[in-house]
Amino acid sequence: MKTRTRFAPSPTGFMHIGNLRTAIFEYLVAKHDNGDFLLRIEDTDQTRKVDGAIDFIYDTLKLCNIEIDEGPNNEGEYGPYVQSERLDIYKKYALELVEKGHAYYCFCTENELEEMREKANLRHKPFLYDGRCSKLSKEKIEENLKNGVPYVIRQKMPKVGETIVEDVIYGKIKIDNSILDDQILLKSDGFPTYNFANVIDDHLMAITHVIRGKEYLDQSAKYNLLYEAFGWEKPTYIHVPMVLGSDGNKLSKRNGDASFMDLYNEGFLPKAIVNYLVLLGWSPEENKEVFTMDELIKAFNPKRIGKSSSTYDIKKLEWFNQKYIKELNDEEYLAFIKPYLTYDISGKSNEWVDKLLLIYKDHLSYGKQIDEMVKIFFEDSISISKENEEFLKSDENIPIVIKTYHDELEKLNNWDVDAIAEVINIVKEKTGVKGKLLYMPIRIKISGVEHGPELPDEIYLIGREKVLDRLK
RNA sequence: AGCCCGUUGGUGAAGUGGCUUAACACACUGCGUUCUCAGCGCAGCAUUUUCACGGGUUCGAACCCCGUACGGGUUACCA
Repeated sequence: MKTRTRFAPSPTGFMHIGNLRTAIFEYLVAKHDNGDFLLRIEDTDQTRKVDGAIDFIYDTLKLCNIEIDEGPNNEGEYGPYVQSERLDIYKKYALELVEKGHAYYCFCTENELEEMREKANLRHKPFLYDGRCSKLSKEKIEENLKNGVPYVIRQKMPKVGETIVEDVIYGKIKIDNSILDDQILLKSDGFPTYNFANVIDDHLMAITHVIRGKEYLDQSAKYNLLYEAFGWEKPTYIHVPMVLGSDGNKLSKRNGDASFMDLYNEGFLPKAIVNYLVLLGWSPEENKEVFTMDELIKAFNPKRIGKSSSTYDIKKLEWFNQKYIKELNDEEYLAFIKPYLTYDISGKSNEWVDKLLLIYKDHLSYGKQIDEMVKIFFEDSISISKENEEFLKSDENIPIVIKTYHDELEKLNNWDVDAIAEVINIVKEKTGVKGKLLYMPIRIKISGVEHGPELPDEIYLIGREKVLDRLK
């Protein structure tokens, strides 16, 4: 049987880092076996629907180099791939279950349910629907249906025994049937619940490996019962541990850096994000951590996914990102970084801008950092801190160094980095000053601060006129 | 409250009974890089035999068993 996995997000317009990691795992499992990876949109909760969300998901996955074999925008033979377009299918199967005695109509109102819930609460017991509607007579059901009384369809759970969920990562999980709620399969608005639609679609779409967050592990008992009721073969379950925020809590949408798009907009390369995420909860056999997508496909073995949740650490992501930025060639790098430069460059030559940006290629953790780094090249006036002023007065050689450098630089005909560097050497010879006392005074005089790129580069970029002026 | 799962340094983790005096990477710290540096190089970093804690099994345990604690998940006409 051909391996088929699916990514089944709700169309909310956000892609959580945890969701994306699950998608990556799903993709890798499929591609490792030369299988299919599909996208299915779970929009059974109409209140959460967001326009354009499907395209957003396509865009995100495309950026990550994850190809969708079948989905709403490229349908295969198992469509439709949007759950709200499959309502009649769910209804048909729900009724089949009713017929078989594994499900029943329930006419209970919100108020009735609320009452039951409160009672359960008082006794500190989890709420379980008491199944009263399963005892309704055929006639009563007919009558209610005829009168248009709103209904849901509930799954009839066994009251005794246990159901076993077999998971690739967590092994065999035993769930006592007595704690299983007669969960709703079909809502009164005619939409299926996630729990139902999922099972139906996974089966109908010939999904072989169901990969999802660990929060669904317990629930899989209910799904198994559904598969059994239909007489369908169960998929292979791979429940993956959760990703927590750096505070140890569940990632939330509020936390900006937990969303893929936010990271992307900050200037993180999708390759770096994918590489980082895949190592969150999974480790390869060989001792290696930088992977291309092709290498991941080859190396990925879901059995090596861990059981415990992991904490998202942006520092390591930054390290990966820096590594990937360095690997870009100059052209790619410039195309990547230019949008993050917000200073006005209209008066500057392309060559100047490129040179400036290139200096920082090996130093950036993410794109947005560029502005802060190039600040000194865009500010007209410089201010020298008190400490630095004092430093300039701390040695009698310093004024001589500055004066000599100024005069030598003035004599220079060609303004290029090598020549500027050579001038520093001349000053060293003439004054006999070297090291910190040579470089630092010049650096502070021309930029105001003690940090920056290599001095010749810095001098070159600031420009002849300004440098000479500041050295006076 | 019931049920399920987890617990190896600040983080990702390797390790599944002797090869572990617990890899590797990030972070951090120090040193070097004839100036700075978020870059590069090197070193240090679980040290009350230590893998949450306490017992047990075993000649031998991070690895097996039991209990405790802590963390997370779940118990919706949300997914």
